[in-house]
Amino acid sequence: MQQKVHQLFADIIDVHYPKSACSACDLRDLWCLPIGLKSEEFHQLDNIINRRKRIKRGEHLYRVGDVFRSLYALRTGFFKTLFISENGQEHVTGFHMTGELLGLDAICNDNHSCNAIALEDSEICEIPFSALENLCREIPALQKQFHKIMSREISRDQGLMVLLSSMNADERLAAFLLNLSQRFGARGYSPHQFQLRMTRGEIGSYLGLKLETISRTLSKFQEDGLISVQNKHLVLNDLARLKRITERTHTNAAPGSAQT
Amino acid sequence: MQQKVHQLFADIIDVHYPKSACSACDLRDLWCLPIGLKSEEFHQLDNIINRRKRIKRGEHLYRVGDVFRSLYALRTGFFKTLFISENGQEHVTGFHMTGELLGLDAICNDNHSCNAIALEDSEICEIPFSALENLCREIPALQKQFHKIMSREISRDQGLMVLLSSMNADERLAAFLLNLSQRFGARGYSPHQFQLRMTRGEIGSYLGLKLETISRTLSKFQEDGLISVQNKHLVLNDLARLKRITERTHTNAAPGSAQT
DNA sequence: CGTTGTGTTGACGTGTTTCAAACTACGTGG
DNA sequence: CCACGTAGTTTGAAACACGTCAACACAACG
Repeated sequence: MQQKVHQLFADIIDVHYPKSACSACDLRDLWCLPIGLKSEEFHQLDNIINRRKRIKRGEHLYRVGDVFRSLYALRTGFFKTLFISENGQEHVTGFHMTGELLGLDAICNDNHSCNAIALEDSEICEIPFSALENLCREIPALQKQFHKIMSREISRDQGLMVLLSSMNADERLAAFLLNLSQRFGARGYSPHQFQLRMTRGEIGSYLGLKLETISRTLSKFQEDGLISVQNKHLVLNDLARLKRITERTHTNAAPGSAQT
Repeated sequence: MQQKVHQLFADIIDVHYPKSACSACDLRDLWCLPIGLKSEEFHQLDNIINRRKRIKRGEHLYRVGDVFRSLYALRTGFFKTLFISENGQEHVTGFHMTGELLGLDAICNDNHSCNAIALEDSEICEIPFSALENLCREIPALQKQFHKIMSREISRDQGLMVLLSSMNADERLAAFLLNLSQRFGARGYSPHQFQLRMTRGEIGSYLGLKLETISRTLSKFQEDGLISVQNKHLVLNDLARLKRITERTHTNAAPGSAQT
């Protein structure tokens, strides 16, 4: 939830990508793999990565059951990942943006257990996993970074578990909007306004709420002057007050053993 | 949710532990690290592991903010892990039993972000993480296994996210009981009856329900003849019917894009 | 310019929480 | 070993937050 993402680079988006090698990739200070590598090591990483595959809006990057061979680094664009349960219902498990790594949940199975679908035209780098493992054995900094990325995914999911098991609709949506804001901010976009790439239904599926509840809560936030919504365009007028909503006290927690 | 755990070893529990080296550890076929190592490699792993630390019931293995140096393999016993939110409320994020690895969420932070508390007298093996990373660079099978364990943790958490965002109280509790049953079964205990190590409140915190709801739902299951509860002792009379409960159709899913 | 997907809003229903009271198991110390 | 206090559990009645169903509005797209 409170990912320590560097807020330092306000210009990574609108530049042109001169080359697409990792060593030239503007994302390397984000949570992408190459963080902290020496230039020599960059080139080793470059060599294993298949660069710049394009995925159009609505297309799948992978599907449930696909053989797992590669991780995917999201270069530009926006993805959702989702499970499909026996009865055919979709459950959105995440929204993913520039610099994030997709496919980590498939390593344990040798095939993918969720679908990844582009919510806007996107570009990804394919990282063959066995080659990455080989390289991790040669480059300790890469190994360390990869472990941190996996661990961070675990932390992120656990944060969402806490949200889902203890927050009401207002709190969930406020936390969701703040999370988007913070991630856009970290990528050089404005944290105060942005386009929602997903539908109300997808937000609801992700937050464990119905789409009507999302719509109503957005309307309420707007009436309260917290935000302004028009279709998918969102303006956050008061980040501090949104934050305060997420911190409201509830009682859906385990009692006992409240040692300090 | 549907972890492919080997059901093959019905005798791992009641034997004595002659030595406690990894190579002699009865857990090595479970999801503990050494799966698939050669005997020579076992000894390398043995050398870095500090064996058989005892944690009494109610004691912490680690706390929020503790510096992260080691992972912990649970040798015998039972743990819960929990977050504490700003307002001091506890949120149980997991229950952990024999053969599982604790502390994976701390790798990304260099300190622990949750508390791990023993729910019964337990024994753990401490695995210094930097030594493990070094060894992973030397032993590909160990590296592969470690990556699978981390990925499996991600899958597990995502399964719980789906549960929390789309299931009602009956379904959550049925899924929870089946999960316990399956994990006890995989460890050579009976999948049909066992002791609950945790309180109703802790189950509720984990499942996003109040303790009263857990109590009521257990009572209802008992009236229906599905289970028998007496305090913490639980008998599952009809696993198939429990399973069917978890598969009931709901509508808390994203609409649209239902391509096959 | 209609069609389809998406969003909004209202009225109503219901599953879960809240609050409260009583009961049971458990551990400690006398 | 019993008495006591504490922690945990059960059950009921009432309140409420969110879901359900339905009607309509709007936008995007071919």
